[in-house]
Amino acid sequence: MADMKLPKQSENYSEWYTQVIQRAELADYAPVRGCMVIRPYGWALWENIQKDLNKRFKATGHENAQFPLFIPMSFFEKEKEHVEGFSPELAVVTHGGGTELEEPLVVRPTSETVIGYMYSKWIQSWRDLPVLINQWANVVRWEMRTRLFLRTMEFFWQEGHTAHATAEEAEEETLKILDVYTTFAREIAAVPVIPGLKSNSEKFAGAVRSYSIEAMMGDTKALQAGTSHNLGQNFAKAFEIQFVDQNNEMQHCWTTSWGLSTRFIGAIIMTHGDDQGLILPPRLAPVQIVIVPIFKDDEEKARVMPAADALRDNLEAADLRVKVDDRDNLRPGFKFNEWELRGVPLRIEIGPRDVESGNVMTARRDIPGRDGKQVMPQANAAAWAVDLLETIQHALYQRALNFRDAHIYQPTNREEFLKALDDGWAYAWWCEDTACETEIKEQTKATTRCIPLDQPDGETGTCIHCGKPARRKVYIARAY
RNA sequence: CGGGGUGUAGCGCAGUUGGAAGCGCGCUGCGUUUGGGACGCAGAGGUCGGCGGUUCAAGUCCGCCCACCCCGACCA
Repeated sequence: MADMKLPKQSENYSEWYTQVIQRAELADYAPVRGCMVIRPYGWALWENIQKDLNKRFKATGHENAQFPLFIPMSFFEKEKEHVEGFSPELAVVTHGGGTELEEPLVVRPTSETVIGYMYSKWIQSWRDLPVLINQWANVVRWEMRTRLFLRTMEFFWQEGHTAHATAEEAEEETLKILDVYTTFAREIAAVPVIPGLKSNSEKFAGAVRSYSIEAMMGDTKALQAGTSHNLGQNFAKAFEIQFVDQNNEMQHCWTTSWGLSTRFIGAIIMTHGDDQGLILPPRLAPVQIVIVPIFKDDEEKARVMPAADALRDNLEAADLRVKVDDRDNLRPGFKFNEWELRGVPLRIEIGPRDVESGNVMTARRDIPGRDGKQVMPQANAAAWAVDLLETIQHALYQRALNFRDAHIYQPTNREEFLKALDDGWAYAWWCEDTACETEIKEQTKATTRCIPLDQPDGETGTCIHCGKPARRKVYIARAY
């Protein structure tokens, strides 16, 4: 790197974002436009996300399976809104084995259609329901403009697909998953999110209702960080997913789908990062603690390294993810900066002085400089390290929450509304009319993010944009 | 797809009027260093994005193409 320093967030946020990802070795650009390579450090982060979500999906009765990458083109024509929504961004395979295919194959942009087809074969009776399946997969959408993690042509995600006997059950499932995402975001990723309902124009192509969790990034733009859709009977009718109920009557299933993608990594980066680089939440960080040994000659090295290794063993025994940076061609100062760039939540420095005293120096990533440093005893290292990581985890959430709430406004007139959109989000009454929403977007470049599940009790108001009566409040913001 | 920008060593860039391809960082080796981004010495590394044209001579001038980045329209 020619320039050691990262661009400042306040000067060029998107440049900061692009550079921090590459320098921290989360990801790199691939030779194909709009595609990225997720490097080992980035993939390790994704694996930690997977691990936690998988646990939650299984705890709520879901099983993993794998459906094919290729989907017959004709499948997409069966659901009207779905084809309209997705056809502009389909990647289509027309040739295989040197000859033109009879029917083109779509590289899956999402799997409702194939899974619907399979469900129609598997489901006969009410006794077969519910079907609760998730798959971890890559999908492809031909995007015009791409950005690392946030929007790439190929991305990784999990997509859950469920089938139920009643509308109520399907809605319950949709909200249950929304709650899983909310809890995961808040507690594991330390990303404050607002769960809510998508407007009609923002909902998934083919859904009856879409819900999302919305997060505020460091530049105050909104990011949809996960979605959960109630598909009603739309796909069941298109793919004839039917069952015989307890009265021996044929019924269409009620289905749902829900997904959270590698985009979430973008949310983590932009929620917690600072001018020094990434800050990863301890519960997801691939490396939670980096130990930097300090020595100036072989004699000191011989005393320090065993202490550093012993400390690592100690911490690892407590299930902490620890790395000893034993590279001897780099000075400590360089390593400090590098691990800060890579977002490791806690650093431990151990040198000859510490070996003597039985202490170590610790440095919190979330509190830069001297203020975040603290001397700790080598004894009971695991206990205080676990503690300190938890403290950092909560501090990150609290800081992000404070930032977000400081940038949410409740405008009551047009002037306040426009001001709010320039410095964050507007939380305001809205008439829920699509034409009104389009106008807002044309005039302000902001869109409705979600109608939060939590609404003021029994109140009503007038639409912030058009003044018509409004039943519910909505978040409006510029978004990624 | 529209607007803007950039393609020269791994990265960041300079390259004048057309006349011997350079600088910084990184990389390799050796030595000295090491508690907040070390230093010295010696090295390696190039299809100047591609194709064509003008010219005695092209990184430089002309034409076409390609790629990537940024900003807009579409999207997880």
